Amino acid sequence: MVKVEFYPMDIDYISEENVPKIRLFGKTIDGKRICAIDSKFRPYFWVFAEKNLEKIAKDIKKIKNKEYFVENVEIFDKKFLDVDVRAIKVTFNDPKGFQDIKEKINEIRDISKKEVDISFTRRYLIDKKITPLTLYEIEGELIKNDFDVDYCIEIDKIKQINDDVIANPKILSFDIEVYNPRGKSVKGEEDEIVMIGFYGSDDYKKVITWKKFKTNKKYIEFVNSELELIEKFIDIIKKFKPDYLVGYYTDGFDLPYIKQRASVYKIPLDLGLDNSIIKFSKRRDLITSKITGLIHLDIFKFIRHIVAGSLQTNIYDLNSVTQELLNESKKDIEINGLAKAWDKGDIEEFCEYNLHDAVLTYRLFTNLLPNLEELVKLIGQPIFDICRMTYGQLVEWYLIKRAREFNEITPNRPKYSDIATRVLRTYKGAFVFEPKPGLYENVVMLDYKSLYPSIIVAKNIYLGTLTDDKKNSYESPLLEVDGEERRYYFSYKKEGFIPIILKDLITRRNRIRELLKKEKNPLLKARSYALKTVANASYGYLGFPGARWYSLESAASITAFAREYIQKTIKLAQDKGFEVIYSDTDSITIVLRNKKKEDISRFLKDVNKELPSLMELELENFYPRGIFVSKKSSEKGAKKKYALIDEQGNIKVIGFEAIRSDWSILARTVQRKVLEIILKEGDKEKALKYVKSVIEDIKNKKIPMNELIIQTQLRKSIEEYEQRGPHVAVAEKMLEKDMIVGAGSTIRYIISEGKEKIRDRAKLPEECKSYDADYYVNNQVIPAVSQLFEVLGYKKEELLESKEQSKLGDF
DNA sequence: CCATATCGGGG
DNA sequence: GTGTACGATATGG
Repeated sequence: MVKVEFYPMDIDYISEENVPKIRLFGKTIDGKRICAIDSKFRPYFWVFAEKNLEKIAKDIKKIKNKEYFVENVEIFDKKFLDVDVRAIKVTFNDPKGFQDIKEKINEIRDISKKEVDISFTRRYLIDKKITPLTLYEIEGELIKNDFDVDYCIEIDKIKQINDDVIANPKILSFDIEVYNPRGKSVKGEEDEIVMIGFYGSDDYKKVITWKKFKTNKKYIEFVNSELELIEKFIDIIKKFKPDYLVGYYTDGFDLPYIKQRASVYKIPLDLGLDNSIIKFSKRRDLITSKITGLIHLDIFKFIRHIVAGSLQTNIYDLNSVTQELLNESKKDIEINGLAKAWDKGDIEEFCEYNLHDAVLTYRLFTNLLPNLEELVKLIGQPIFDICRMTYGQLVEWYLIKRAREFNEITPNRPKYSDIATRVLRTYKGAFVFEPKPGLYENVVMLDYKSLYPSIIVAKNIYLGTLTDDKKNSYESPLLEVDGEERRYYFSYKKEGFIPIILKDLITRRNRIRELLKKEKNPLLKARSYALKTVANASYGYLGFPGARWYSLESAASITAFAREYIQKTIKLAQDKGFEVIYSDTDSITIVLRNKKKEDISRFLKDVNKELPSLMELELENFYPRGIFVSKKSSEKGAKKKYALIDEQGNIKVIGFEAIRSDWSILARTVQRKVLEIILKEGDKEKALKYVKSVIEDIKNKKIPMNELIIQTQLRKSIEEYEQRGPHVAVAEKMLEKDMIVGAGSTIRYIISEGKEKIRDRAKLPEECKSYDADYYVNNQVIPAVSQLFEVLGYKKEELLESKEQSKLGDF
């Protein structure tokens, strides 16, 4: 019998002779790798029945199909959506046999199954109250194994010591570069991996490549072939023994690519600590790459799903994200030139680029790790999963974990058909006070702190508290569901499961925020972040058709209460003489005019006196200047669209949608420049002059061709296209010229002059001598800035007037 | 107007 | 994975 303290980091299970074995991979406090095996946990689910519970339990007990059988049945008093129920707990021998057990169970009539869609490993963590990454003590027997771990223990007892996470995890980030003669569309069947860069803890640096050249860079290491490169890749990871192997979009690109190239040489990517090969799972076109026991984290997923909401950028490539989060950029090098440089053997710069990407990824990861760790501790699922979850999944798994503490049975995931009907149901959303479009000075933004969650708590909103009893309940304002006016009632006799949980999240966060005011503690900051993330996503979750705890009634009531509160607040502000220019959901924007900042403080106090429970209105920020744009009324759910500059000169742009990569550089530059001129200098005329000068340049053909290139990717082979867009037409021309194009190729084109359809005027950049000035003015530049200028009081036509007509003089 | 196609991240 | 879940936007017809 041995005792070990360790941090469980990853979990999976295997079935050996129909006995499931949970495997916790982790690290001991003295840095040894360990695999702890628990063979005592069994899969189970719940069965509900209206009547004859005992009889049904007996029938279930007899179930056996192939080598799978029910081990035990037991009747428990449980709750389902806050209602007391009696339910049969059905325990069976092997999770692999679930389908076979289900087949037999389905023969019994008038029953329903619950918690059938909770994976075995996740259930283990929840039931055993095991929080990954925190310190546990296990007692058990050492067992023999051929795993890549220091020891393997069969668990007898396991208990938590504390909730500290592993102090200095070993991190290794990596990035590959691929031979790219056709640009972005690299083909795994033929295009070799030319280099792999690593950056890790203790300033570990390495770039491996198989083209030799003279260099004094010590981190560059040469091998003889791509085959050796891949072998070296495996070798480095095995020797480094990282706790976290991290990358940027490595789920979707690097690892699947390495796998494909490895299969050419028939090398197994046996990186798993149990010597298993890397596994890929695909959901639609979203890939996940998992290595048993070795935690691979694709930081892009976390950024795209969770961090994105708090970022200014709408583009989530490594460069944009590191610029915003780290204030650092990728190395400025034309990656399209890699193939040529490789052929010449002149690739040192690309090695630097490659390493730098790994460095950036490493830094991004270390920045975000505290947030990930706190989410793991809050939700209780492995960091591998947390890193890839969407908002909805974070909320859901937090609820599932808490449900067990409340003796609540978790509702089933909706079936596809349920989702389809839910999608059709509608309710009214947030109140939007359409901004009076314009450029304003001295703007103040106020907002309700966690408005929706605080309403859920204040009004006890939840599927389980929803009632017909109008007496002992909170009454929603008049609201509209499926086009029909009505009210909903939520009992206040007993606090509901979700309101309790949100109250807990909010009060915990408020306490932490108080502490943070006194002391800047990064750990507390991350904790506050985790609490906020889950709390703020809860309303959206209730209205999300795929949610287990979906409740349209709740979602509709929450927005109705919110509309009422915000409208009252606006009214009050106006009564006190403030000029409200804009309001959306939980915020109010005021122009100070002759009022002072102190008047705002007094107003906040007045409002907060009257608010129930945890609800609170607070100051968001002061802004010296701001521009507000209204979306066209035809667009549903008017969205935020404004830009502000704060007292420190930071520009905050909200809602100017992603200018996608299929826009020209020209359009992107013009929009950015115009916003800058307006906010920093407040000079409409100058902005107008700028755009006119650009339009003039376009008409005089002064714009360099590279700024006009539009890029679109071919998603399937050319023959498959029914609708021939401009890029398809260009691809056909490329084929005629024996150029290599196919699914995945990026087609670059410029729209040339002429009277034909746009697609017939799309030309290859190198063949295009003269571009269609009107197209670029009307389809690129004008759409990028027209709304901004409308706001400033100019019509689209005025942008198009020539300099002479508008008498603006020279620019 | 509806229907269909594409993008994202990666090189 | 005890499978079965993207969401927003542009172009063609």
